[in-house]
Formats: sequence, C-alpha cells, structure tokens
Amino acid sequence: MHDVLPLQPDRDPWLHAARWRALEAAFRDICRIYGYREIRTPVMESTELFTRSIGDGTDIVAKEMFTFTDRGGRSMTLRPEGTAPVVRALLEHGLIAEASTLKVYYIATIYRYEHGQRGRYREHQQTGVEVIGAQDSAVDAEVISLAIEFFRRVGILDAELKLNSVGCPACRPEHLKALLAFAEPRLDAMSPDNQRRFRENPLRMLDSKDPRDHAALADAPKLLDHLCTECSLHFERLRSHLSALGIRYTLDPLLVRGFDYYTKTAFESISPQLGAQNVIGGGGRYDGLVESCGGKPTPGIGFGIGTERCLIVLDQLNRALEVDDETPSVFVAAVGPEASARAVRLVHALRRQGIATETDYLGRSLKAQMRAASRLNARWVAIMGDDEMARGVATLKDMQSGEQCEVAIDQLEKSAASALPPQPPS
RNA sequence: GCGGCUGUAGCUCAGCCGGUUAGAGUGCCAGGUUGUGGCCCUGGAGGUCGUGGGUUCGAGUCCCAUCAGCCGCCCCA
Repeated sequence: MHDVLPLQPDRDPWLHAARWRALEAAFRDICRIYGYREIRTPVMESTELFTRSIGDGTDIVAKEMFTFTDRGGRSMTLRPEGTAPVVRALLEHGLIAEASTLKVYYIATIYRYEHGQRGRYREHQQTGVEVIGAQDSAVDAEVISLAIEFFRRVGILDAELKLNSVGCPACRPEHLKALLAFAEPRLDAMSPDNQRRFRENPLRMLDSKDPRDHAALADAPKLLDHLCTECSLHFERLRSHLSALGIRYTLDPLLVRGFDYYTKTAFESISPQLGAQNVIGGGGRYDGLVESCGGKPTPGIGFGIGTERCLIVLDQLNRALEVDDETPSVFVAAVGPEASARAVRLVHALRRQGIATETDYLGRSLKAQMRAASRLNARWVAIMGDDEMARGVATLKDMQSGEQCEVAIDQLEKSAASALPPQPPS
C-alpha cells in the first residue's frame, strides 16, 4: 500500500497524483478510440463469486484474499481481480444479450493479501478491458493491440509480449495426463518445489527456475502440441492477425496464468525494468466464465494492466508523462491588512473569470510572497500594498520578463483578460 | 507463507571498539535590500534516533520482540 501525493516526491516521482491522472487519461482515451465503455463495480463482492470463478486451488483464492464476515453472517471479499465482478454485474443487469458484443473497461482498486515489495502492493490499481460475447480470434487481436497501443502511447517502449494457448476443457486434460505421466518417473530429479507443484498445480512445474527442473522437463509434452483442432485453429488465426498488425511477440509454451477460468489465448506483457515483479499486464480468454457465473454459455476475453508497475517502469526509463498544468496564472501578493482584505475580493473575481489564482494566507513579507509565487511558477504577480490601495490599482509583475505596470483593480475584476498584458507564446 | 537487508531533521544521508550538549547537505523561515522571485552571504526553527522491552554506571550504537520499507522465493498487475 502506498499514498499518492499532491507534490512530486524526490525519490519516487511515480507517487505524484498528476502522473496517475495522466496515465488514467491515456487509458480512457485509448479505450474510447477502441470503442470500450466504462464500468464501475463495488470494491467488495460475495466471496463465492471469486472462489467459484478463479478456482479453489489457485494461490489467490487459497491465501491471498481479504475476506471477512459481515454482520449478516455473509462472507465478503475485497476484489482480488477485475474480471469476475464485471461479468457478475453485466449478468445481473441483463446486459449480456445473445448475438451481440459488449466491450467495457474499468479502472479498479484490487486487493491481495501478500508480502509487499516494490511493484507489489496489497492494495493496488488495475486498468483493464473485457469483451463479452465474441469468440472470433480477431477480438483476441484487438484486445492485445489495445494493450500494446496503450504501452506505446504512454512511453513504455520496452514491453515484451508473451503468448500462449492454454487450451480448453476438451484438450487440456489430455495434455495434463501426458505431462503427469512424463513427470512422475522424474520426480526424484526435481526440486522440492516442483514435487509440490506436481500435486497442486502441475502446469507450473514447467516454468520453474531451478536448473534441475529445467533439465528433467526439457522434453516434457507441450500444451501447444495437444490442442484440439478448434483451439489450434483459433490460435493460428490469432497469430496471423497479430503478424498482420505488426505486433511482435514471443511464443511461450510455458506461460500459465493464475486463474482457472482461462481458456485458449493467454498473454502477458513484461518489462525488464522491474526485477521480480516484471509483469505489467496480462490476460486471456475465458469462454466458460459467464456460464459458471450463472449465464448462458458466452465467450469472453480481457486483460488487466498494473497502474503502479507502469508508473514505476516509466520512472526507471526516465520518461516523464505529460501532466496537466497546475501552475497559477496570477499570484496575488497583498501587504498589510487593508490590501489583504481587498485581495480576498480580487482573488475571487479572477477565479470567477476562470483564471487560476493563488495567494498567501500567512501574512508573510512581500519578499516571501514573491518567492512563493516564483516557486509555483506563477505567470504574473499582482502586488497590492498601501500605495496601490490609495490609488485603486495593483502593480502587475510579469515573472518571466520582470517588467511591471499598474492596472486598476476594478478593471482586473471586470475583465482580467483585457487587463493582463498579452501572453507571449511560451 | 519462507529467507535476507535497512529504519537517525520534511528529503538524501554521516555518526569510530557503547561515553556525556546527535551532525552535514538540501528544503523551510527570517535578515542582508524600511514593498519585489530565481544567484550569493548570514542567522534561525525543525529530531519520541521506527516502536516496546532488555543488558549496562552509561545505548543512536549491543540483545530480543514488534511494525514498516526494500531485495529474493512463491505468486501475480
């Protein structure tokens, strides 16, 4: 968990709220271009939604959920992922219709009970999309290209795409049988970790980092070699779409995702900037999920992107997102009680005209106020002291050129645009 | 959930084999300019030494616990 701050911290620029706004704006924009609409769902759901959809045996369900019992005795869980709640909401509101396609995006806070470290937080944010109702591999290509295009736009230029197919309920058991048969006689040669995986999650044996496991399983049966004709065809078409779009990827037969509901297409984007937490986005197809949530059999596909990880990658790459302007146009510097009282009205009048205006409330010296204005990068300072009060004017200083002139306060309040000197193109 | 490292001023960090008033840089405030920013000079404020116990005549320093952060594993965004 971490705070997102109003000013840019020296050490971790990515904690600056302005960067979060910029990244979210870029995501919303790319979603608009691709035709996705926003959905927002509650942060907590019935626990059963996740145990049913993600799968009992997965790490997330087994040990990473924030679960509690509410006063009515129901088991509730802070959402550990974005897809299941979206499917639940769309079903509940009857938005999933036959022979139609629904495309949504979300920006959501996600909770996982695990040990934090850089890039991995118990509370973090994911942006994601879901497409419900289409099984065409062209949709897989669209979803992947949306993610890639997002990375490109925000400046994550080193993202690598890994692709795999995890098959479907028709072909997966075949492969699993073959894998178990292959692995069993070799168990003694493998690491304790992999002996555990053999029982709990055999697919994960394949991407072990232990050299012993690598050697023992080098010739293990690959998922891709056991795909049924439907899955195989789907995968081939997706690959040809991706190459048509010029999207580069590496085939990773060992890529396995952490949720049980995935079928066919699985993909991940990784960035070498991140160390152990190098996955910045991942997703896949889930053709059985809608049905298991109580709907009619309906295909679906989506992905999630980690906001924190993207922002950290950008820090590492030393790339600054273009953030919105938070600098004031005018800083009103009043000296003395009479001028300060008058300044309250001037500040209000300027703001009414849509001019970003700041002022000082500490009764500091003019020098200190000038320094504050300079630090805020204010374009102009309106100086009001006893001299000015006596004549109903303010001294207007151009902080770039250092030139100053006098302007009637009344005029500033009525029409500041005409009173302020024309702004030179910056 | 497992293993390792680190917690001293707002920030980045010094602080010797335990020794008396805990330092620097930067930032902040003020003055030098009796009403004018950025540069420079001078001064000032600011610290429960993460927290709680223990050892000791004496603990920022050693020991234990705890919390937080970081690195790796597991897993994942």
